[in-house]
Amino acid sequence: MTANLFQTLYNHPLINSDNLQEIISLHTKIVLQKNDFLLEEGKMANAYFLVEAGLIRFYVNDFNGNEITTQFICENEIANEVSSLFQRIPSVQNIQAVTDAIVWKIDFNDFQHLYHSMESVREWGREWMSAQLFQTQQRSIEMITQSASFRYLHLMENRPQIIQQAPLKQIASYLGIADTSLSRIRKDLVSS
Amino acid sequence: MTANLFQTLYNHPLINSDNLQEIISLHTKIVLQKNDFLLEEGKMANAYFLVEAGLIRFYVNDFNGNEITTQFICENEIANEVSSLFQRIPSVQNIQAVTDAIVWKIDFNDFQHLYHSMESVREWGREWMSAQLFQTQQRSIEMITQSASFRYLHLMENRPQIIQQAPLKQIASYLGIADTSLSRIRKDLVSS
DNA sequence: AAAACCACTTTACATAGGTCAAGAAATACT
DNA sequence: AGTATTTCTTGACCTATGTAAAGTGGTTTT
Repeated sequence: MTANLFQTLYNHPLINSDNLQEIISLHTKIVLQKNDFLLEEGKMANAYFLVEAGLIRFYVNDFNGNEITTQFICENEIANEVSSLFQRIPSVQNIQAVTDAIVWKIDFNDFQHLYHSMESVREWGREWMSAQLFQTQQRSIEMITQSASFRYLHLMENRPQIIQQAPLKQIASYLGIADTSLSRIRKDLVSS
Repeated sequence: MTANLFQTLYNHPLINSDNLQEIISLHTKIVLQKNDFLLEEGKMANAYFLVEAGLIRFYVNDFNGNEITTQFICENEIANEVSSLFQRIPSVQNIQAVTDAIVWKIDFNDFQHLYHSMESVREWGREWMSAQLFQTQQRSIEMITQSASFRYLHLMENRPQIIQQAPLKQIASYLGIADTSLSRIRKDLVSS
């Protein structure tokens, strides 16, 4: 249930239960329907979101007008368009609900207060961003060194929620391949 | 010259000249020879580095034992293995001088002091990390949507220092292609 | 229940880029 | 200077993945 969401996501040695209560009190619940937007490109992010239920994605439009899904945010993860939120500039990304979803929002100003008043939140925040950067880099490396089918299998093992809930087209662009190729990969997996 | 390096890299509306002096005082100069390491995989990062002169690269070893250059750090940029430094865990990346170089180092503990005592440094640091994340994501998108030769030309326009100073093999792995392919791309560019 | 639409699959064909192996050119080593 | 080593180029061939277009099945709209 919900308390567990906060405990999981704000888990850090320096964050004690008083800290946590104060943090939690600044979040508000949002219920989303499939395809609802949390952020649209061109607008500045003014909050980030903890995902309690459902699946969220980030995507950009490339020059050809194709949507490229750049991130999936599963349950018990954080949806934060860091670049727009912390540099105070318009976002190039869209954040959209892939399924019906429940998220908890915290506004920039409220987070700003926590960040500058609580050492524990600063440490937590910096670690979270470091981990994001690490993951993004690992994904790049995987794109360079591994085949599309390996990447698909890897995603299937590590983040099955995505495979189950996202449409093929979104998964394909996330893996960096054409949707027809992903369809082929799936067929080959069945027959082997 | 050197003062300019700090002004450029610690440029932020909240950082005033007193702040800057304090920041600068915690850096020490390091002279590197080609191929010297600033960080080796398996070890924990304990500092980050401002690059005054020369070219630095980050690389990882993939499963086949191939080196993959994941980042180039040019003059007036910062070399920081964020994930290891801020999560206090061993690095999977190596940081190495591609050419002879001059860098300025700041130790984790000293930065930690600045970060928790000066709001301006916190804001600066968070923005710098946001920008890093943005760049990393943009590079991923480029890898998916653009051809190898486009990526090469793009690098040539935006970061010519890399093309001039790094060996072909490192550039190729950074672009996500085989070195023979990059050689071919170069040939085709000459003849067109 | 038609019609329209959407998500996915399948086939045929095209091509960017990979692999391997052989040379050439440059650099470093003794 | 001469040898060894690394770096880069080139050619022949191969394969993973892209593109385009048609087909299938399911879902929504009217």
